[in-house]
Amino acid sequence: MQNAIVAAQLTEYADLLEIQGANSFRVRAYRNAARTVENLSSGLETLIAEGADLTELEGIGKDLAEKIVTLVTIGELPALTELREQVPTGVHEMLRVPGLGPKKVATLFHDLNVRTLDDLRVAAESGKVAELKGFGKKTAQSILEGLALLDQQGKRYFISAARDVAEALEHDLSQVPGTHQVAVAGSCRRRRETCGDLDLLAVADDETALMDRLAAHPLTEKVLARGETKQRVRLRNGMELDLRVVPSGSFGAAMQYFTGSKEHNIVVRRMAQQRDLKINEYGVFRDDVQIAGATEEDVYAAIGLPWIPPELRENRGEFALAESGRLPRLIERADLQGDLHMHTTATDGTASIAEMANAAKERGLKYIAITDHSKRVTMANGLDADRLLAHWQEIERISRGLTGIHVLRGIECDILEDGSLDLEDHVLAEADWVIAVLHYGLKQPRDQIMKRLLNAIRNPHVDAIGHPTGRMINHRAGADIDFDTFLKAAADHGTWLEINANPARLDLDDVHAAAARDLEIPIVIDSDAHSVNGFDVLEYGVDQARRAGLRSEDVVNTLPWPDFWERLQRRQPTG
DNA sequence: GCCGTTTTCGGCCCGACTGTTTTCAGTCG
Repeated sequence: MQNAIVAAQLTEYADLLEIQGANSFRVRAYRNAARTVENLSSGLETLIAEGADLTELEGIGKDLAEKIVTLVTIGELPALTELREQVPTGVHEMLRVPGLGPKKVATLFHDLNVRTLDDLRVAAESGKVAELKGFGKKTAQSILEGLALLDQQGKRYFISAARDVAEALEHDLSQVPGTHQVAVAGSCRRRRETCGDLDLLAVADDETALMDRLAAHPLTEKVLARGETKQRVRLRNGMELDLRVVPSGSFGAAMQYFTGSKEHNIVVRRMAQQRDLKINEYGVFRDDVQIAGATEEDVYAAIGLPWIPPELRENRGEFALAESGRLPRLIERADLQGDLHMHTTATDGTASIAEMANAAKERGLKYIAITDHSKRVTMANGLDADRLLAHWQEIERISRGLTGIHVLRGIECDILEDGSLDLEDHVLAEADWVIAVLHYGLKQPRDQIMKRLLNAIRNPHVDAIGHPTGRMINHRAGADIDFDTFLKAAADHGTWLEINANPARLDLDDVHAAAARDLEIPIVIDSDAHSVNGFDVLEYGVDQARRAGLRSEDVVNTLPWPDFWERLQRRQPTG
């Protein structure tokens, strides 16, 4: 059973306990455990098989360790099954309705016997909901609106879409007279793969003017809530955005607070407590006297820490690194010297070899690999051996006419369902660069997926595995990979691994990229560009690498040209 | 349910906004 599934079941357990009115700290314990499991770099199956003591994991004690072992070995948790019998699925689903939390859901279930979302709609329309104690007409109305929006509300948006909107609003709001600062906070600033909503912070003399401007902004659809310091709106793309106006002396504290993550901030505030300090969004306080808060650096300094990059603020080890002065200097977009995964009109790209090379050069890249599809990808007009050899000749010809950029003859070679590669070894041997990928049969059982990946890793002509899981964010799960085995094999055979920068992929993810780095596996960050503008996604790949804590030296395509080429030759078999 | 260089019991992060109240509970981030 995959860690993500175990985590989901623990979260469900917490939800159901909460609806039943269980002790909130007990509920939190299940949520914390779910989080710990989700962030493990090793598979629970492997850990348990090796006899690891799960109680050594953060937030997991004797009881939860037993429950997790039961889940992984038997495949289900009797205690969860029992809870599910007491709380119908539809009641659990009601938690997704905006404005409904565990208390109101429990009241609806117990007092009105509402068991499904349909029941809920009927009850709200009939006026029964409005009659409940603690409810009212507005609550009933907001439930109906929430039901109508459920599909969109649950949606999370690609980091690319979130950044576009957030940065546009950041710019436009900063133009409002009397506005001194506007900045993006929240998960968008932490560069999560997806964002559920957006957070903007501002320092302004006239918060009314600022909120009015946001309310009237073309990107805004509706004002959902408005107070003296905070306004929440729904944007036309369906995202919700919070704008908070804070005093300038609190700006750093507010940035720290609203950047999160929640888990990171819980630790920050606990550390503050231990120093008899209190930290909230207004500042750092000792005996109700503010001692810091204008900048984030001051806030961290108050608890004895250096400033921590937002991408690392997930309570996944950043505090230990900060305390010991070992925070990494994270990779930046400008560090990338090359891009090793892209397509041309030879298959499903929209630009020629020369156009891609020139576009890459304009974006500051010094070398690229043209990696069109292999023949299995018929939909994209994939290349067979003959067409590929001709394509490589063309690449060589064009490359000779270019200055300032080196163009490698590459191929994105499919790893077929039976585990073989889509091109023969003697063809691959002629390539400068081979990136092997799974495109088809992603739903095969783990054993077969692993057989395919290990075959590719062991092939001496395969330089890297591209978008290893094949997942598409918000669309499909990736292949079922035993990452412990996969990463060890890559390390043993000197095979590199890709972080595919396409915002729908971002594959490897941050947890696995960090695990790969720990094994000293070289990482490549690639655009997978299909057009001249396709290079622009590289920044999202860099974001993902930063969340993994990667430094420039962990990413092999940060090497300048001759060094990269030499490094690649050392990787490849001689002869 | 977890956790412990003061603890095996008694804590567990903090504040804004809304709706339904008339001092506060619930939800959200």
